[in-house]
Amino acid sequence: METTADPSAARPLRRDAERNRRRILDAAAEVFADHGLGASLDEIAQHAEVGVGTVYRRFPNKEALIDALFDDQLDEIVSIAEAGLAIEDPWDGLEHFLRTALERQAQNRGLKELLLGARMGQQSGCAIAGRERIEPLVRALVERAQADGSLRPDADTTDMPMIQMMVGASVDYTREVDPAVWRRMFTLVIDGLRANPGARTPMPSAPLDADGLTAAMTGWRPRRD
Amino acid sequence: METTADPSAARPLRRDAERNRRRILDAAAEVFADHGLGASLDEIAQHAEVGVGTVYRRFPNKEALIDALFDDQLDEIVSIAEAGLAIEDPWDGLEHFLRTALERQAQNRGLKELLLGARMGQQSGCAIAGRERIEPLVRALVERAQADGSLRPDADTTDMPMIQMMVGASVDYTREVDPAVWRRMFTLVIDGLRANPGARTPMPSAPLDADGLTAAMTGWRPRRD
DNA sequence: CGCAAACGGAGGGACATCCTCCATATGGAG
DNA sequence: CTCCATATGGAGGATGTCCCTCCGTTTGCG
Repeated sequence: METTADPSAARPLRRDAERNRRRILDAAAEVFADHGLGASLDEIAQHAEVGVGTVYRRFPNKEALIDALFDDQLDEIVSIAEAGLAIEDPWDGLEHFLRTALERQAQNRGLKELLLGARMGQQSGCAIAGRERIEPLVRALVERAQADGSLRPDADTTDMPMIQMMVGASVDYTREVDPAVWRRMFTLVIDGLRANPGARTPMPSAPLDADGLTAAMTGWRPRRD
Repeated sequence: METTADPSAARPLRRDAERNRRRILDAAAEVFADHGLGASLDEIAQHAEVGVGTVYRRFPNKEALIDALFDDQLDEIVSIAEAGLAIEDPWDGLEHFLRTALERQAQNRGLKELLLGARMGQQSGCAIAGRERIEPLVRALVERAQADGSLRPDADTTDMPMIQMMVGASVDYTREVDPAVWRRMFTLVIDGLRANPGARTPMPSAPLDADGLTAAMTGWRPRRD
């Protein structure tokens, strides 16, 4: 046993192998973002212009690929919460978090599923850790905004993930038809969250027309449990 | 050809056959309500204590069973909208419709899926018809409440089904953990819908605790498309 | 009693998904 | 330039789900 045991520098990958590793990671990021964690590895391999076998040479299984991929994306959500706390006005901080996190989830279905609980058989370990880091930050955002009197006092920290999941559902419902209408739903929720609702937030996007609604409906599949 | 062509009285079913037909319909109603339209016919047959073959003798396929079952349930939603229009106060009428329809959908996953667009391969014909009957009623509810000044003027008829679908998602998210918390989300949305939000609706249900939230998350599966 | 009607449930057929296997191709050390 | 450890692709095995059919057996009822 002469080889160093350092796992991080076990041995440099052959050039083509390294190139393919990147392609796989890039493709996986894109496919998971577009189609959610349910996307098949065959789909990812195809998107990466690589055989499935190559994917499995590099990542022992689907979950390992997901973990490798989403570690930093979860960090990003943490940063959003921290940025919210850095905003002086407590209400603006909370709204910033909710809106920006939702924006991320609108762009990235995989992230949403990881964050809100989709478990790939087992929970992906990094998702649990991520949620544990986020929770206290959200609690702080909520308490601060309530102390300030801007957030209705009967709202609760646990309502925030539910809001994310709920508005997130409207994102998925309309993504193919009009990727912006979900902001209307978000506006309703935000305005419903204010303690002192002097101002209605103006609707940020045109409503769906009747055809658009029909299209959203026909493209929708409810979850199977 | 002596038999009458009247399809409704073609020939009385044998007693056992008639009994089983009812059992199937009852079982299907219950299973679809609990598990959504994705429930398998095997599951329904088992629930009805009947062989799958018996189900197929009575209904040519799954869609026929669904149509036979949900025709009147869609009527019920129409009635809810009509009842809303019968209420003097336009705002109360709209809120009545939204809340009561959601209540129905919380009790009946199958109904929700049919109403909001789950298509079984093809659209179930009766669902389309149902939606067409409901749409003008909802439009009337919305316009009336806007004319009255109680509903925010930038809300649109097409937002209403989206609200149904969105809050409906929170119903599904938490159904196993606490079948009442979705009302909190509904409260937020309703309050966000008011034009003149003098009063916040009090939260009608306790928030989820941390464990409950985790349970909701782990029990959740996002849709596969 | 006898037969048309009804029954049950195994299993065919169609998919979808994860992952393995191995014949072939290739980077790069010597 | 050679040679082989490393890497590759993608067919296909294993598993699982679900719709629906088929047919040997049972049963209501004239």
